[in-house]
This record gives sequence, C-alpha cells and structure tokens, in this order.
Amino acid sequence: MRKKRDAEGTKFKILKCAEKLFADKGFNGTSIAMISKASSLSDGLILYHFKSKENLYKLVIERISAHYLEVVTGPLEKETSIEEAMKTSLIGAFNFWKNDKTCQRLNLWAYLENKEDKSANEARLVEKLAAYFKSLQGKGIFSADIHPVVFLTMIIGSIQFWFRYKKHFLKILNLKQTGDEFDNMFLNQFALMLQSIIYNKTEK
Amino acid sequence: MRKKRDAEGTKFKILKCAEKLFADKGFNGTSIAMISKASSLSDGLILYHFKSKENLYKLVIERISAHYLEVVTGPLEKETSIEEAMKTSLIGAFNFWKNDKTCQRLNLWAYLENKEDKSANEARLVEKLAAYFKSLQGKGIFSADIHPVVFLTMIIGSIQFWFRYKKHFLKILNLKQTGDEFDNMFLNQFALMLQSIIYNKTEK
Amino acid sequence: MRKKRDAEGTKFKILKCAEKLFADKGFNGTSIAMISKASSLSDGLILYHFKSKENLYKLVIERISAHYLEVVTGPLEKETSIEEAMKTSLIGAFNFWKNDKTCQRLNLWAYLENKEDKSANEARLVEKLAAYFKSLQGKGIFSADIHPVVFLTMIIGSIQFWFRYKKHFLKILNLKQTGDEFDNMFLNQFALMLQSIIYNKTEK
Amino acid sequence: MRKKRDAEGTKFKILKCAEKLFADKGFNGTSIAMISKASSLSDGLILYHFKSKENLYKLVIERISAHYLEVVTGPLEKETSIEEAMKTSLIGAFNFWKNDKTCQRLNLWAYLENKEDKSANEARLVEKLAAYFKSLQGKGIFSADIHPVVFLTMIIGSIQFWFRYKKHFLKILNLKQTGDEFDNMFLNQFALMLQSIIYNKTEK
DNA sequence: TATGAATGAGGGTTCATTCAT
DNA sequence: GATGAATGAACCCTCATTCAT
Repeated sequence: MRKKRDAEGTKFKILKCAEKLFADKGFNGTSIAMISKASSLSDGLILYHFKSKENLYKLVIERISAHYLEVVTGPLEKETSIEEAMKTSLIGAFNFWKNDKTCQRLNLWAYLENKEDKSANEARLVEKLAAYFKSLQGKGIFSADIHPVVFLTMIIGSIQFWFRYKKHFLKILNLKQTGDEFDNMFLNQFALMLQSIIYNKTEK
Repeated sequence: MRKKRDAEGTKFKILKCAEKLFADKGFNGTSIAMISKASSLSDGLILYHFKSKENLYKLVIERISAHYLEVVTGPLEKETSIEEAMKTSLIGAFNFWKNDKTCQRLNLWAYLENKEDKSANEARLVEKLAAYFKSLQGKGIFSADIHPVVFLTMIIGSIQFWFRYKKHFLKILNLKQTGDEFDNMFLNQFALMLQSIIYNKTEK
Repeated sequence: MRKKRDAEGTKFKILKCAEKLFADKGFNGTSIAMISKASSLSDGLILYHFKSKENLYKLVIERISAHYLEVVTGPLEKETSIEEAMKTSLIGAFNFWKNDKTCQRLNLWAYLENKEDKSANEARLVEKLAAYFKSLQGKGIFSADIHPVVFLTMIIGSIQFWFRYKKHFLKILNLKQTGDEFDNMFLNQFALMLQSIIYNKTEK
Repeated sequence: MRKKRDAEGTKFKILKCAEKLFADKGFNGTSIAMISKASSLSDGLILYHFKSKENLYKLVIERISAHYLEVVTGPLEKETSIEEAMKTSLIGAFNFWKNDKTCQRLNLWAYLENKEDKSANEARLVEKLAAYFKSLQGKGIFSADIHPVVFLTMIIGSIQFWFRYKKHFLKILNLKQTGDEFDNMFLNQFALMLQSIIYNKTEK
C-alpha cells in the first residue's frame, strides 16, 4: 500500500507526530518506531526525510521555539494602554502555558537533554521581553531599579512552576477545588501581588 | 580484578554515581553500563545490590528528596525574628539551588519522565512550607488573602527559573557581570520585590 | 553482509532452524543467538519477524502440530476394510514416530516446560482418534467396554516409549540386531498382541 | 547468621531442593539462586558442596534412578503366586507413577536434555524387568513368542503416557469424572486388556 | 563450612540506521 | 518517495562461578 507522494505533507505529518512524542517522552524515550507507528508511515521514510533522529529532534525544537516566540511576544506589540497590555500579557502567558503543554515540555526536555535551541529564536525572545519590561520602566510603571530579567524571571518562572506543581498542591494539601478554579485563584492573587509591586514602586 | 569486600561502601559509590548520571541524563538516558563504568564496577554488581535500575533510581530519588526536605525546611524551624527567618530562608533556598544542581535536575527529570517521587518527602516539604507561610500570615506579615501556595510558587518558581535562564540572559543580553554578581543582583532585587509585597500588605 | 530480500523465505528458514533447535534443546535451552547462528541471520531479524522468542516457539509448535494432526489422522479417513485401516494406521503411526523425532521431542519438551499446545490441533487430534476407536467399537471390532482413550493410550504410549528406550534395550541386553530389525520385531509382536485383544473380544 | 555446620545434612537438603526444582523446571530452567533460596542456604555453599551445577544435577539423577530401580523392581522379588505378582506389579507401577511425578519428570528431563544416567542403575532396571517377564514366559503365562521388551514397553509406555495425557483427555473430551475415577477406569480396563492377551496366548 | 560480594558472559529485546526493492 | 527487511550495538537483567571474608 504505497502512500501517495506528497513530500511536504509527509514531512509535516512526521514533524507533528514527533513533536507530540518528544514532548511526551523526550528524545531518549521516543523511538523512530513510535513515530512511524503514530504517523502510519515507515521507519525508513522518517530517516529518509530527516536524515537522523537527532536532526528530526532539532527541527522539531526549532519549529516549536519559533511558535513560542510568536505566541509569547506577539501580544506585546499591539499594546493599547500599558495596564491593559500588562494584564493581557499576563493572562495571555498564563493561558498559553495552560493550554500548550507541548511547548513547555519540549523546552524543558531540551534544557535537560542539553539540546537547547542554539537558533536565534530564544535570543530574540529574551531580547523582546527584556525590551518590553524596559519600556514599562521607561513609562514609570516599574521601578527602574529592577532589572528587566528579574521581572521576567518572576513572571515566567512562577507561571511555569505553577503548572508543574498545581496538581501536587491539590493532592498534598487535599484541596477540593477544580483545576480551573485553582488556576483562577492563582492568576488573580498573582496579579494582585504584581500590582502591589507596581503601586508600591510608583508611590515612591 | 580487585575484589574489595565492602558492601556498604560499594552501594554508596553506586548511589552517588547513579545520582550524578540520573541528574545529568535522566533515567532513560542513563544506562547501567554508564553507572558501572563511572563507578568502576561490573554491571552485574549494580543489579545485585539494587535489584533493578528502576529500584536504584527510586532509592536515588528518596535519598535526594530527604536531603532536599532537610535543607529547605531546616532553617525555618529555628527562626529568630520573622524578617530574619524570611531572609535567611530566601538566601538559603537560593544558595541551595545555586550549589546543588543535582537536586533540581533530578526533580525536573522526574517531572518529565513521569517518575515523580511518590514518597512522603515531597508531601511533607509542601506541607511544611505551606504551614510556614500560613504562620507568617497569622502574624500579619503577609495578607491572609493570598494562598500560601501562591507565595510558594512565586518564590521557588522564580529561583529555579533564574538558575535555568541566567546563563542565557548573560549571553543574549551581552552582559559583562560575573555569574556571582549577576546572582547577587537578582537576589537583592528579588528580595526587594518581596518586601514591597509585604509592606504594601501590612500598610493596608 | 548479504542482504537478500525474501521475507517469506527468511521466515521459513528461521522456523525450520528454530524447530530443530527447540526439538533438540527445548525452549529454555535454545537461545535466539543459537537460532540466528544456525540460520546465518542476525538476532534482531528473528525478533523482527517473530516479535518474541515465545511467539516464535508458539508458531513452531502450531506448524508441527498441524502436520502431526494431518499425518496421524489422514490415513484414518480413507479407510478400506477395518483391519486394513487398523494395520495401516498402526504402521503409519509407527513410521511417523520412527522418522520424525522432532515432533515427539517437541511434544515432550512442551509437556515438561509447561508450554503445551493450547491450539485446537491437539484437541482435534484426540477427538478424531477417539471417534475412530469408537467407530471400530460400533462395528464390533473392539469391545465397547473399553474406553477409546485406553486404546489410544496403549497404542501411542507404547510406540513412543519404544523409540525412547529401544537403544537402551539394544545396549543393555546386548542384542545383535540392527535398529530396523529390532523395530520390525517390535511392530510385528505388538500387532499380534493387539490382534489378540481384538479377537478375544470378538469371540465373546 | 551462620548456619550450624552439618555437611551431610546440608548436602541432603540441597539435593532434595534441587531434585524438586530440576523435576519441575529442568536443568536449564533451574538456577543456583532458586536452589539456594528454596534451601535457605547461600549460592556459594551449593557450589562448595557440589562443585558445579552440572555435577549437582548428575548426583540428583543418580539418586533418583537408584530409588526408581528399587521401587520398580522391589515388589517383583518377593512374588507369591504369578497372577498375584503380576497384578501387584501393575498396580504398584501405576501407583508409583501416579504418586511420584518427580521421578518420572526427572527421567524425562534427563532423556531430553541428553543427560541420561550413564550409571548402572538403568541397565540393571531393564535387565531385571526383562528377566521377570522372561520368567513369566517360562511359566507359560505369556507366549514365548513375544520378546520381554515388548511387554515392558507396552506396560510402562502405556502407564506413563496415561499420566501425561489424562488431563488432556478429560478436558478435550469434556468428561465429568474425577481424576481418581478416571485413573481407576484406566487401570481396570488396561488390566482387562492385558489379561485378554494372556488368556488368548494360553488357550492356544 | 558458610556467606555473599563481585565478575563476565550471555539471556531476550529494542533501536537507529542502512539499503534492496 | 516510500517500504520494510536486515544489521549490530546497546539495553536491562540473570546466571554460574569465584573468592575474600
């Protein structure tokens, strides 16, 4: 049953299946056979198109980090008012990580497996976010004493940690809330804390 | 060739080598052969002492999480003044993660590889930290409106994220500071932000 | 080195080599490496085609028991006179076990290694043979008092035992006959004994 | 917890445990570790006493075949009347194989694993049984035309086959009898068949 | 005698990769 | 482009055996 020849379509299919599996099981935990099974293609074809497993992985990471860059920094550009943009960004970032486990997991895998994206994407992401915080500081929203990377760290680090630990919190502390209720609670209270930082600074 | 007969010593050696390798390459990325090579012992001996790779891994995680529990919650118990304890804890936690990459990486691997610690240690850690924050709230330091897990998330999440991204920040933003200077900057500014939260709340 | 591409041929080759080795050394005594060596193929290929050693074994047994079923029960169907069929069957069964050690050994191994054929072949064999004896009883050849399985046991058990012990008999009793002479002697005298049973019953 | 030193007792214990395991799982299916676990002794001690697994196996087989010789030929010696002895022997042999699976299985294993007892025991067994049948022929019970080994084969072969297949017969033919009822049926009808041989011959 | 730590070979199996088709 | 047969290395694990204690 030879499949009809559609190189681009085939490559895309492989990339998507590989992306899902790599996100789920990492590089070592994913075999070519798994990908070929998931994509209903042959082992040989995957390596024909991508040369090696290593290379396929690299391309998956590149694709996702380009996506990541776009999704995270996109909303920052079309800002309206500062407070609005801030809130939108926070909620946007939160929901992005809430919905897209794949991206976060791939990044973590890449971090651990020492296969972090050497492409320009990550650099551009950090630069854009740093520039964004700097612009907020320029407008007097945040204290200029605080380095943008510290804000960045606090916001992204907290959100990512939240999604990694929320299920443990629920279980260990035996809380009765649903996942969404718990998420909303976190988001509201975290926003409050951020505001308390902003206002405190501006009052000075 | 050599046949030393020191079961406890051998087991410890294996545990340490396994710990390092698991932290570095994860469970799937570490083979028994790697551990045996690193410890200059035979493959068979590792499984003789630890029954299975899975079991060895479990013991490594148990050891490290007991250590983690002690290091993180230890300082909280012998508190002097609240502010002092708070600061000590923050610096303690920061330095712990600064010096002990192993622990953090093992946790991350466990998260990704779906091998999270089912032992009581993690539960106890979260419980203790949550109780600690609750006590601070009871003393009016923090607003009782904020759930302890939110503080917890913000503090631990930020610190862990910092150590994951600081090298990228330095490189991408082309900063000239040394690693230590950069760490101190972060720590000071992060402490400041935390204080701004505390004072803001107490002023209300 | 050589990469012939003949999946069916390869599978057959593996099956034959495995059959011989399993018959010779049993399931536990046969390693994949032995089979791959005997068939001049790689270890991996055997498991590629047969999924697991266990499954390969199952297929070997299935093949041989289908063959066994056909060889043993085939002659019963095209019966001419009863005595003729009886004799033909006896000689047929005797010669089958004389020539095909593989089948008997595989059955014995399966018995000892607790891997007895769960397929329908053995059941059908026993059913057919039992039905055959029953038909002989219906025609008044054998006493209806004797359960078919008792005849069956006596005939098959004796023949199989013969081939297991004949070489010991020859050696221990220091007999000078050739193997074939010895076999013929047994077959003739055994047939005589069977007849004595038949006639005795029919005279009643 | 060093055990008290009792070399003979230890060796016996090992032999008994090994015997049971070898009977159950064969040579390849039994490991030193299994034996050491079953006997609550250390791996090392087993090889200290028996030099090698191969040697232990040989000794187990020797022991059991000596036992076999005694049990099977013992009753033949103290014969009273011929018919009595004949019947007693048949029932004796039947019950021996019914109760002592170990012995039968060890012999089968040895046959398949090409480790058959090269000692004098088997030779003596065959000789004695052959002599016994010859004596019956001398007394006119059996036709002198039939070679003793043919009788021997028919009796022992049938009984052994019975115990190997009775459970299959019950299952395949969907019979409702208990195991003991089924055994009794076989024994009675088999004895009847033997008598029909004897009488037929003597009538001539 | 007795233990159990230590080894190295080999067990079945998975896997990335190659290549004839 | 696409398949899947074929390979060989590495995987975890079991094992008989050795030997320090």
